[in-house]
Amino acid sequence: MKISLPDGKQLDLPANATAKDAAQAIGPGLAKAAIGAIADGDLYDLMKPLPDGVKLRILTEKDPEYQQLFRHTLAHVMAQAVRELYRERGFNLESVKLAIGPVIENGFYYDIDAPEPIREEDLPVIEEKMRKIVADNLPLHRFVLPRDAALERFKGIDPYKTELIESLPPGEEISFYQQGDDAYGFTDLCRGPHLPSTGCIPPFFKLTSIAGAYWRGDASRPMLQRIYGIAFRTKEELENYLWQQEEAKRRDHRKLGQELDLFTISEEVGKGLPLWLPRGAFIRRQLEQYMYQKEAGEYGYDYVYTPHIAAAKLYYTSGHLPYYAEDMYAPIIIEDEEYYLKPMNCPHHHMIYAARPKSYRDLPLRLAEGGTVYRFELSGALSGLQRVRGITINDAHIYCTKEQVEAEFIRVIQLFNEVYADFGISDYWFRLSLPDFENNPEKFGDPGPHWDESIAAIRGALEKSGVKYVEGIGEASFYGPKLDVQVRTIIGKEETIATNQLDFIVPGRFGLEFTNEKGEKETPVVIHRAIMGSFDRFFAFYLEHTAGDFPLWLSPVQAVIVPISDRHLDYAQKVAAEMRKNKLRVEIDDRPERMNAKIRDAELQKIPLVLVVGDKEAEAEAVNLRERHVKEQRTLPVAELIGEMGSRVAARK
RNA sequence: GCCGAAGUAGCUCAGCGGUAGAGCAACUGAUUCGUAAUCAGUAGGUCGUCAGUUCAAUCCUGACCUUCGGCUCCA
Repeated sequence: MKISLPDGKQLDLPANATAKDAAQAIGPGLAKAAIGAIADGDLYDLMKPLPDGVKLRILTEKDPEYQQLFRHTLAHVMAQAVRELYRERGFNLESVKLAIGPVIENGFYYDIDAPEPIREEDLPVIEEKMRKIVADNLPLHRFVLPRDAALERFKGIDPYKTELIESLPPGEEISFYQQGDDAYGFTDLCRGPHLPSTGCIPPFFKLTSIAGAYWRGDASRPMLQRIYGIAFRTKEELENYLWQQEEAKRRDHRKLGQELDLFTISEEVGKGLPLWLPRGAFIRRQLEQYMYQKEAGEYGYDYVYTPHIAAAKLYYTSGHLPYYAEDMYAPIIIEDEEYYLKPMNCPHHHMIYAARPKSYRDLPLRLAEGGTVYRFELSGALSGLQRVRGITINDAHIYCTKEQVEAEFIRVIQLFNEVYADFGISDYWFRLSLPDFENNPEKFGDPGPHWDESIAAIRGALEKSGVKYVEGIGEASFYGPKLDVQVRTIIGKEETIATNQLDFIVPGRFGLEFTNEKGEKETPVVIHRAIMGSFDRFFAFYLEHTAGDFPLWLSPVQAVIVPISDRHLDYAQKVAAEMRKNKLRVEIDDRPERMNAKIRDAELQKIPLVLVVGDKEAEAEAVNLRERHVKEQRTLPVAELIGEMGSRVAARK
């Protein structure tokens, strides 16, 4: 068989040659350094036979693909270590059943069904054994078995592997990887690829946690124990990852919410139902007012109010009942009638649309509301303000004609761009979610012209706006395509921050219509859109984004005045009064504390500006300004300070 | 919901089969100070809830509640 190399040279090798053979043919130095290969774009290990005629590139530890290989092999090393642990405890090897052990973003995991639970304390022991296996440099071998022989191997021993083999398409090669021997080693059903030997694994790995995970992610199937590990090529990468974890903890919105008195969650009130403390509420109100001014002021939205509950009938019309019932709070019975806490604002808004006859001249009609909705989130999924059971959505529904969809999406995208720029969010992109007619026909119905037209309109809007976007199959809603907004958080995680949808089905269910130019009745389409998503989640994201260092225009307390001694209190009052007259939010720290203590507390509270006033300042009608994150202090007249703060607030900085 | 871990003062945490401790915060008093913690004192807890074991439970056992991590990134 022939193999071509990156430099154009051809190798002539015997049939079923592996990348190892190819490396050896090139030279002994490369053969020694080789850890894998790329064959026609696919990652291969050194053990798997190459197809004839491929383009081959040999990989060494310098190539980025190395990471994927050692993470995968580490999962096997961990499985071996776990088995050995249980063997030492008197269990036989078969009693430790293995499910899957894939490579993940920063490492790997393995799902394990052990005869007795793996405990947190076991992790260092397992890790120790893993390091020994790595040090013992066990070579890996690959072999294939026919399907019945493979099944025979696991029959009555490991139901997970059996199921995996059964779900493989017929004709697919069933491969195994073995490291070491039967006495000290491990064999696993695995499609590979792997390193040639456990000794090639860099020592920068760590088992991080243990958690439950359903077999195949299905809550009706057995719960397995999942051990997570991280693994990196270099010490620096490992340390960087650990630092990121620390940073994530430091920025955790729940911790900051506690430290900065922003919100609290009370058992008495109920889980997933946060209380906004005055400072947090202040910022939220700023967010709401900011959006109100943008939407009602510049973007032609009409704000409405709707109640928090509605009769069951409304949700039968919308289709939430029975399809969405699982995500809704149980009904409230009043005078023998069922009422539901609203899970979404759209049905109420549809009723507002329907309340008066509409003409094409009324369209597009943009109904907006900071609408509070209640959703029955799984108790285990609740988390601070990120996932709660009562949220207030920065919601709006745009009723328009099909022809107006593209233009309206362009306006929505423009609004996103403006708002996110004002909040200093730059790393975000759009994700257009399309239907998956093949795999989920019940959900999406038939691929009719509705779908094509609406997808084309959104795509057109994205293209014309020139924004970054990706497309994904299957995440669309049953009533139309979805446009999510994805952000990269400060620690590099991707998150969905807002969701927009096009809806060409539900308006019809509500009998919504308008009279067109010809005097005929037509059904509008609806764009569901939420720029900030929910204020709750946006606030949580923004809190972590800024680490609680809010810009001046959002800070509940913009400045704290620190009088050096009590005799400066009068002057402090005067400065404060002057600032308040100019709509600045200022407090005086008049505790009988030393100046240093007051400055420290203001720093810990992340107050943007500290104004120190003493004899010199009182004399000069000035303040000494200590700005957060600025090393140098400066003294400036009060009038100048007020001017400077005013322009910063106006510029939203 | 399910698996695992945790729950001790407002916060962060120590402790332990013989009915609780620190630091910070709070309060009182003294100190009036020039850029990240002045000193002293006072008060504060059914040790998440409810049962059980025990002469005795915050500690051991069980149930429940709440919080935290995780629940396909598919051999």
